Amino acid sequence: MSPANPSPAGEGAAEQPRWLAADELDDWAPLARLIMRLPAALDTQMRNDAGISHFEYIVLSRLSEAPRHTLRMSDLAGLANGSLSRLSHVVKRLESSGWIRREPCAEDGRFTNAILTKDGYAKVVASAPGHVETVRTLVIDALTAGQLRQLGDISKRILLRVDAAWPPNT
Amino acid sequence: MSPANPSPAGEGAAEQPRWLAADELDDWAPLARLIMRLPAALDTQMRNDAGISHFEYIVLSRLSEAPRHTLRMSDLAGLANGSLSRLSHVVKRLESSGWIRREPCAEDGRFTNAILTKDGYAKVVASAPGHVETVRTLVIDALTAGQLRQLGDISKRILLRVDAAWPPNT
DNA sequence: TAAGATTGAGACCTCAATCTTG
DNA sequence: CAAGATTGAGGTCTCAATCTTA
Repeated sequence: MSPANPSPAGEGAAEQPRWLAADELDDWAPLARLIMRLPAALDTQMRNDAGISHFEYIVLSRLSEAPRHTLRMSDLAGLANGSLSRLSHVVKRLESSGWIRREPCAEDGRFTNAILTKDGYAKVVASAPGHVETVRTLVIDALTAGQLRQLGDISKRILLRVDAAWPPNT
Repeated sequence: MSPANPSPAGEGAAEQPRWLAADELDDWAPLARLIMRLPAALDTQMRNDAGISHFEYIVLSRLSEAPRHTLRMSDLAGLANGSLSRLSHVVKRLESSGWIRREPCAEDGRFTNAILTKDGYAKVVASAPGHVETVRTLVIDALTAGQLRQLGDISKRILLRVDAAWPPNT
């Protein structure tokens, strides 16, 4: 639906050169809608139930999985799928909430380490169940095991193209 | 990867109750990344090549497909997968660019019709090829015909759940 | 100088409150 | 009053410029 044919004259018929074949459009349109609606759904759930954005949750979550609950800002940005600038703004907020602290890397002062605090860890533990439940309800339980596997493979294929066209962290 | 297990003690091993099974996580993680990266890619392409946001393009595009190039604001919001408030802000900008005009519905003054102008139509026609090319490169050409079909089905299944949990336009 | 990181300005979106029409 | 639509405030993100360390 996204790249459908504009109708220049009076009515909605397709008099223009087709940009996507009708069947391609039928498959692309649901994905186009999904990538708008699913992020909004995850964000709404997290804001309503935990008072933080989905991205903030991801940042805390990545740190909670890391050795010593510590990651360099640039590595964290990559793991959280965000720009370094975006991460910097977000970490500033999370630091003022007492969930993260920052300190320069001891060996090389150019790096900044983000470190999850005790309170930050507690926040992840408290927020995770709601997030997991949402992912289960909206995605995992909506699909057969085979579809879920397919979806993983398909997503990876698309990501290869996306990362090639717009390399992350630039 | 999103809902992985936090590591409370020193290191990264999984001593916690699992929130998603490892194989579920392997399939969810690429999708989690995709829904963050693909919208950003589409937006970047449109901003760089056409000077408008992806959402603005979608709004113009939906109007270009509509009979008489006209849609009620609330209908347009649904077709563009955005809230009415978001649409209202965006249409104000597009109106000041001369690509859309608004007028109250003649039969029922409660409705507002958004109407694509001649310049707006030209803008869609000029912007569409770059968008379609991007969708082709990143998604369609990255997949087999079967995968594309699968992806459409899978997306629809997830959308049913998303729409049930957070109905659009509220 | 280059890489990592931060900052401020501007643009944009969300939410809640408000206005309007029937 | 209810539904459609708009508005302003506040928070967040992007982009480009800047700062810092090696």
